[in-house]
Amino acid sequence: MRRTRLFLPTLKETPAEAQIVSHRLMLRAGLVRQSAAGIYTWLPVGYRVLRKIEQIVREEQDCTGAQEVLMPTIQSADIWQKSGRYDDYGKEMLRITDRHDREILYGPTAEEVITDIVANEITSYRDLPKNLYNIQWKFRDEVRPRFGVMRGREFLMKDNYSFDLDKAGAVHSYNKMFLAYLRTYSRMGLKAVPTAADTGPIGGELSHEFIILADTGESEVFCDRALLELPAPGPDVDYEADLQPLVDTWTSHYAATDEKHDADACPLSGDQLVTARGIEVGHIFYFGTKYSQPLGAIIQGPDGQQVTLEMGSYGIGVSRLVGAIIEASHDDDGIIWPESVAPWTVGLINLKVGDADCEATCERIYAALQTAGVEVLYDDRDERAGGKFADMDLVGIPWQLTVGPRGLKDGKIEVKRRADGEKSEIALDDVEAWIAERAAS
RNA sequence: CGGGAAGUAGCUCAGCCUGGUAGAGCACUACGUUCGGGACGUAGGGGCCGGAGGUUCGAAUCCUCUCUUCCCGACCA
Repeated sequence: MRRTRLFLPTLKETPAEAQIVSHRLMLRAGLVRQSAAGIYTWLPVGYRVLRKIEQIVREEQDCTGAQEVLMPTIQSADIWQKSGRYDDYGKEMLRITDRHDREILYGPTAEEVITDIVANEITSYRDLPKNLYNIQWKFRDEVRPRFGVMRGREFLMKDNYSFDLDKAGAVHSYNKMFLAYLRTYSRMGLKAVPTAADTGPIGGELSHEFIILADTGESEVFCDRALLELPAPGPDVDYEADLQPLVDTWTSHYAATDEKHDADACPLSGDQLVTARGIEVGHIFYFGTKYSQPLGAIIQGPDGQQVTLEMGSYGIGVSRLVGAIIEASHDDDGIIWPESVAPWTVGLINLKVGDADCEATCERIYAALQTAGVEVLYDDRDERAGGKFADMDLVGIPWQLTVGPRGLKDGKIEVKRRADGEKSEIALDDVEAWIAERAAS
């Protein structure tokens, strides 16, 4: 992408409404603009990042055998009346009336919708287990939206729902998600801590929150140092095998948020206990027949008996992750994207637009990057050097290639790694090799 | 939903107390000088001072109502 053609409105000053760092940077780096309280428009750069995060979530879901569906944003009140949540949910649910005066709502979650589908379509144990997921916009009419996209009213969420014949099957489904979540966050460069959680209004017996560590996080986490050193499961996880031992290696370590942490009961001491700030980016539940019962998700088992399905539901705040990753990864100059979610991998800076040598070199490198499949943002604007460097840092492109007359004189360009600011020079003859290295990683 | 604050140019803000008809910096346009980490000069463009009502000869400024946004708390992916 050429910068001269890109819609990327960056700001030198911080808009007054933004208080926390991710919100400020998302506005300054031109990722989003607020449309109303807690409601945002995603501009091209922000939307690229959002889709990359979404894609990682999708890939890791697919690996477990979960299948993607797309459920509606607008739901009928009927099914919520059946589950009993229409009255329970309160004012956070955005309720709407259509032209026929029928009650509808903008979905805050989708247990009712999916359970209704499954209740209608699955009638035999032979069709189980099933795990269906959905990446869709949700709406919760928060009293006080804040922290930009981290606590918006409209948010993009991956939610899925497992359906099993018995509790053992449901626990296996739960364990699959437990491990898939660890992989998902790890691929985004995040350290996620699974903590035993209250089940809240959704209800259930078994539940974990996934908290990523960021100094500016909203809640406090207490956990075993060993938990932070456990490596996330690799890509070779066999989701059909017995997952309990692997899950146990994680859940056997102490981890609690400030609400649940009890200093007296905590088994850890001294250096073993880590106290950190964190942001909740996922939540998984097992809740048995809470929805299958009232919505009639009942099938026939192998022995001919009627069985009420065992369910679990699993959420990841996809749009929240954009903010959360920035909270976890930034400096005074701007965002530092992990490569896996960066809007572009390489930023190419032409320091002297109009100079034949600089232009030809940039065009050559730009074309080579594209041919190699390395995503590149080419800053071809006729701006001062400082402004271009500052923008690249602000937007957080992982690698910056700087082409200027001073370097070209010696047949060199400069490479800067955003994460640590480390700069090095590479000879023009070695650029192709450097690109190949990026393409491979 | 309780408590607090703020709405003036695209952004950050001054002006309001003490009413007299709109300002600065950044951004934008043109020209010139500059040009390896957010330059400088000159000349420009841009505002129904959130909205409605009131007081007054006259309201960004005073009064009332309203809408919006932000912060603290309670609540939450």
